[in-house]
Amino acid sequence: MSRACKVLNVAEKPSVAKEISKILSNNNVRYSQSCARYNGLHYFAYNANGTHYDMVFTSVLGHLMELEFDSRYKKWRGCSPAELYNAAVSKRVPPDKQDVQRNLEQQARGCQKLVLWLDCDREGENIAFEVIEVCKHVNPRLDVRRARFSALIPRDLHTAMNNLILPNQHDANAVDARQEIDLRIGASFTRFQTLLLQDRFDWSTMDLGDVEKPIISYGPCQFPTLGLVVQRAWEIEAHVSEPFWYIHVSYKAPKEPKACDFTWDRARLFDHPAATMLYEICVENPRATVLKVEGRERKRWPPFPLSTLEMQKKATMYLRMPGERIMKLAEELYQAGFISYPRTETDIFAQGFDLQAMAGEHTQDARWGRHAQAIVDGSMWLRPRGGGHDDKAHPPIHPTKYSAGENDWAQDKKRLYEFIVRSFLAACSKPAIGFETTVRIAMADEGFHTSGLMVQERNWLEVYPFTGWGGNDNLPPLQEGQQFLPADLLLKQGATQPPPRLSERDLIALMESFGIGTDATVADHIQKQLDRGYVHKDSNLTFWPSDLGQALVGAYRRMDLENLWLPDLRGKIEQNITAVARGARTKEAVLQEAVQAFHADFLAAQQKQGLLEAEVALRFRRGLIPPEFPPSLTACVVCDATLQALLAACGPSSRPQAAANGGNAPRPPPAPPGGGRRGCTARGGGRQPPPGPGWQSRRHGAGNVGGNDDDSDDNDNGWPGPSQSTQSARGAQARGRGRGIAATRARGRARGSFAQGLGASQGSGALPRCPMHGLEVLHLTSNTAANPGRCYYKCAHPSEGHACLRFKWVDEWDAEMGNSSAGGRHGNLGRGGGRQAGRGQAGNRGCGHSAAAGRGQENWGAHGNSFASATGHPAGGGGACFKCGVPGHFARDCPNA
DNA sequence: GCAAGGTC
Repeated sequence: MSRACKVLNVAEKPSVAKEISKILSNNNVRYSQSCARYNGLHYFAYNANGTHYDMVFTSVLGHLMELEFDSRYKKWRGCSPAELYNAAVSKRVPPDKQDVQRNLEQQARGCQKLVLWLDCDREGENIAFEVIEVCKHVNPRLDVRRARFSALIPRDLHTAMNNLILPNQHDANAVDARQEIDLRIGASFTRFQTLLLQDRFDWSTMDLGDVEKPIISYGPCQFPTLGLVVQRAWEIEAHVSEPFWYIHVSYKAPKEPKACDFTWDRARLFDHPAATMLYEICVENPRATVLKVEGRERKRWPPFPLSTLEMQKKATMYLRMPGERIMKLAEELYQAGFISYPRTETDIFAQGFDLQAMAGEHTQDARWGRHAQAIVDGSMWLRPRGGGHDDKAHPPIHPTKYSAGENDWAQDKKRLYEFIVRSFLAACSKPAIGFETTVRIAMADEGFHTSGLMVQERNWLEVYPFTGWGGNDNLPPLQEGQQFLPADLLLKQGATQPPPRLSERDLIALMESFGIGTDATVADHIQKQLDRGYVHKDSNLTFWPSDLGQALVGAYRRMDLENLWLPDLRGKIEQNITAVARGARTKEAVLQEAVQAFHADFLAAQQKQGLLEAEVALRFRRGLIPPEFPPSLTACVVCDATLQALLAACGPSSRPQAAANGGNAPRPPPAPPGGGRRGCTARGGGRQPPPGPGWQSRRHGAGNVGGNDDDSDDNDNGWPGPSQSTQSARGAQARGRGRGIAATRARGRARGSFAQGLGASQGSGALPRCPMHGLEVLHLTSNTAANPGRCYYKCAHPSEGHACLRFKWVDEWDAEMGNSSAGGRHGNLGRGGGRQAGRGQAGNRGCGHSAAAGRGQENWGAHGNSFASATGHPAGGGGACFKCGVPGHFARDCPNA
């Protein structure tokens, strides 16, 4: 007699191991604990294809391994974030999963065969290979097989066991690629953003809870999600309401209490004279004739069985709970055995489910028992329709045990359980039936209509109080050919509305349509937006992006790196991954292509980091408040003089730096290269023109958006990079003279400057006044190599507890000082500097959309109601500011308000 | 301290 074959079976989670064991063994299982806390062992015997198997069934907890960088790349400051695109990565079992690993190893040693019962999707296939790696490590001779099943029902499971196959390497590879892409771009951009911004701003003004220094994370699901919220907000802000007119007719039958309203067949007209004319014709001939009375039976079908996302979308709306809380409560209900597995894409019940028996568990309930009984006895029963989705691993969410509400359940938990039960019972019910009547009338050749609905059988609606059928039940009895005079005949005015603010239901639906996240993670991604302070939720439970959220999206827009946040980012990654899963492309090829592309985007973003700082600074009205002058910031904006020279030259209006700065005098700068720094005479006197390759060249760099892209040493990013030297900037300016745009720009700036503006605004050697407090500026410095384009100034106002110490962009300062030359940040993009020029022009301060403008996409459209209409992508252009009516900036940045 | 995906 041959010995039985010992088989190790592994499922993705303990509940599935238990369920499959129960079914395969015909309820003849022995259970014991293992060294893994949640992953017990189920023992039973099984016969397949004439072989006797000793089965031990255990489980893992989702992924066993995590992808991580090699240790030298783990420290945030230990390497440049850009290195993370080439850094070595490896898969390891994290500490909290090592007991799961040990359990597998112990069982694998004594078995001849390994059967993988992981969920039949890509992630499941990948987890299968993780399990194989661990088991084969201790038992290389293991015979490895995969069980493929469609549902946890006896027929499918026995078939799977008798038809074992090999695991699918393509699917597993696709997941490996996704993991690596996600890790490299997530970690690199998160470190980049966080290290750049974390210490530069006063985050106390933001609603970040107890967090003093935020983590400004980036993720290929996080940013597209943020993008959806920002897009909607910007569409709403850009909406320009348009008036329209419509004819309102109502009729009141003699003994009816309420009048019945008719809708104009033309709905509405945007042309007032035309609407008035038609209205006047009606007024002259107000007798209406009933043209047609039509009646027909209507059915309203019950909802499909609940998938995870449907549960979230509906429950967040009907119960007004965040998706994240819904998932947490559903998980608790599942673990306590009251509902089925809550993470499922399936919205159709497999044939093997005895749904009427499940309904039978609920007949005792005072609230829905009678309806459940009607399903059991067949008078209400109709097999649920399916929505066409099946993840082949889990049934739709349904109650598995009756409860009237346990004592320790919070109110929300009771409401969610009730929702799940009612949804299930509704899905198993007959459709509602009604009779709809439509009446069409004519008045002076204008058509109007109305309809009424009589609900005849409520059926599923009886057990599902979350929605009604609506309709109009006060339709008067009208006959064809009948004539009447209207109770009301009015010309009414309306106005177009912006799109609604984004609700959680809408956001989940949008994420689903763009393939952002999975059923199990969508709620987490939304929660992360809130936790990171990118998005806020208002009292109506709708989302609005924070200043930070808008700045992040705005910055990548201005960098021309829109693919980093547009909603289809995730979908594009998924597309490529799917090619790997199909076997059409290799993992290596897709990985290399993706990593290269994102690496290029990363380098571009790094080069244009000034735009990111600028967007955040502009959104934070208080500006940057550094604890002290950075040691590297040592030169005057005007003349590059050292601070010492500056202080000496500024004469009576200056104060000792140490006194004004809490005693932290900055270090003197290193000796200027080639004697490049000049004395402070120009600014000290304020009368001489500022000859300034020093400043001009910097300004050139600042105004370089969209030009000179063939200059390898010139940043094409609108801001000179930190490493840009005076020398190279000078070179750029010299080259610029020979060209159209660049030369024009250079000349334009030469007409006026930051320095001139200061001089002009004061007309003397004194420093200008602080634009915030009107007080004398004690100190002013900017445009150093380390902080290009920036300007720090102080006045005596004790607003910050000592002295007002503020940060501004040089051209922002220029504009506030009335310096007409300030075109620095936007270069040749039509940005008017100064107060006069700035008004009425596209792209004034804070317009933040120079990238689009620079590509000649300033066609905002007549009404600009949609960003999409202007530039072809949803947030690609802009509309007119709704405060001042001038296009090119958002109302919140309105310079004219 | 970072992603997203499993799951408890």
